[in-house]
Amino acid sequence: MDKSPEVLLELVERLGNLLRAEFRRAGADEQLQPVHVHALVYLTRANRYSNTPQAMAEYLGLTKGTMSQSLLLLDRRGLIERYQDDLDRRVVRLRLSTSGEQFLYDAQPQSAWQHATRNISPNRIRNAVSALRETLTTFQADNEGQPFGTCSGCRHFERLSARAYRCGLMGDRLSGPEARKICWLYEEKGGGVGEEEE
Amino acid sequence: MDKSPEVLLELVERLGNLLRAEFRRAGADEQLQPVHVHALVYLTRANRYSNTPQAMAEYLGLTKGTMSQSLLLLDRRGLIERYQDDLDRRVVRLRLSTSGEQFLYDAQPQSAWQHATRNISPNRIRNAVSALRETLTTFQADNEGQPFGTCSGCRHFERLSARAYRCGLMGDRLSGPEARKICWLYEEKGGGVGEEEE
DNA sequence: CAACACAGTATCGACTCGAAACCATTTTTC
DNA sequence: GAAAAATGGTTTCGAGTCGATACTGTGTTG
Repeated sequence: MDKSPEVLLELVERLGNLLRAEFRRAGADEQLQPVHVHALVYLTRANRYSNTPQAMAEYLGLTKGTMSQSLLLLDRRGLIERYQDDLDRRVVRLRLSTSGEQFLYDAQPQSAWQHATRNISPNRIRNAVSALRETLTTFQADNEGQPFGTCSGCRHFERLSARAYRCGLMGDRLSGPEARKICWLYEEKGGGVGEEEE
Repeated sequence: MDKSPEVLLELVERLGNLLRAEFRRAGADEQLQPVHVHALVYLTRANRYSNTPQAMAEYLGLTKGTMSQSLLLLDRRGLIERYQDDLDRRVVRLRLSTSGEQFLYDAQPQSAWQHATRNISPNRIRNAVSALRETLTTFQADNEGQPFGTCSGCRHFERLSARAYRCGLMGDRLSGPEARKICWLYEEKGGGVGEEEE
């Protein structure tokens, strides 16, 4: 008889819509669709392994074809730059251009939201975060989606010294800030629920 | 230095995307877009004042023109029924058709999510709900959007007896179930923060 | 009754989106 | 090491979204 999960669903849905509308508003001046704004925001948060069309498509829940379209548009508008990877020349790397950064700085697509949490105590926010994070993890496990986490909780994360880190999967050293960005190679640490050796 | 609000934003965004993707999946068989599925879901939750194209557009964050298009499509497919209001013949009322109900029953667009909260204690969910609800309220107050709440917290809500309720704004009596649906005439009870007499 | 407000519809153009075909590069297999 | 398969991206197609604008029909107000 407890309806809380339903209500939570409804709230997330609704806030998601509002966020989307906010992105729409933010992009209106530049004739950008919400998804374009989201793509730009993603680029500010993605680490070196995750700044590719593929990872982005995965994150935004689009097909690679669709993603390719949107990136073309963002490139035409000069908001991003695309360049080839040195090692694998099939892969394209993405980065915000100066005007892309400027756009985000001007439009502040996230400020209205930030503002909306001002009356809520940090503690309650942290609790909400933890509940939602858990929901996300479970959801992704159920649907075998890409996890997309930050290094600190990843099983490949290694601490070399006080301030030097390393990704055990790729073998690269990581700076502190980089270790806080989003990575699509992320794998949950610990128990390995449902995984099997072979 | 606390990044929690940012993280909360990111989670809501991401969960919102996944929900959207889930709606897309649910509608794929019937060739429906996510927004169509959302519209159908909305109809199951809207009370008698809120089952109009206008309220729906407001809720989904679309313009009335766009909404009209989507409703046309849903009507063509036989998933909803449109009929004229008796009192004001400008307004169109909407209702799920039998096959619309059947579709929702089969596609279960929300079940994956419901499932994803299974490991979280009811208490933590309730806390998350309350934090998000507050965020939503603040956000809407900032952006003067339609509130969309359920009767129980509305300033127009009157309790006639143990099980009989009444909407003071419209003057109608409401059943218990109806009082738990979504209403776009909702107004926050109490203090009237930021409101001014004139 | 004239002016206006309002709910909803129609039309247009730029864009989204998935599906499928396609290209160019690895990687695998033999 | 060449043929086959896999992989990262792009292109093309068609149905549909979406806001803007103009429009129709109904109610409201002076």
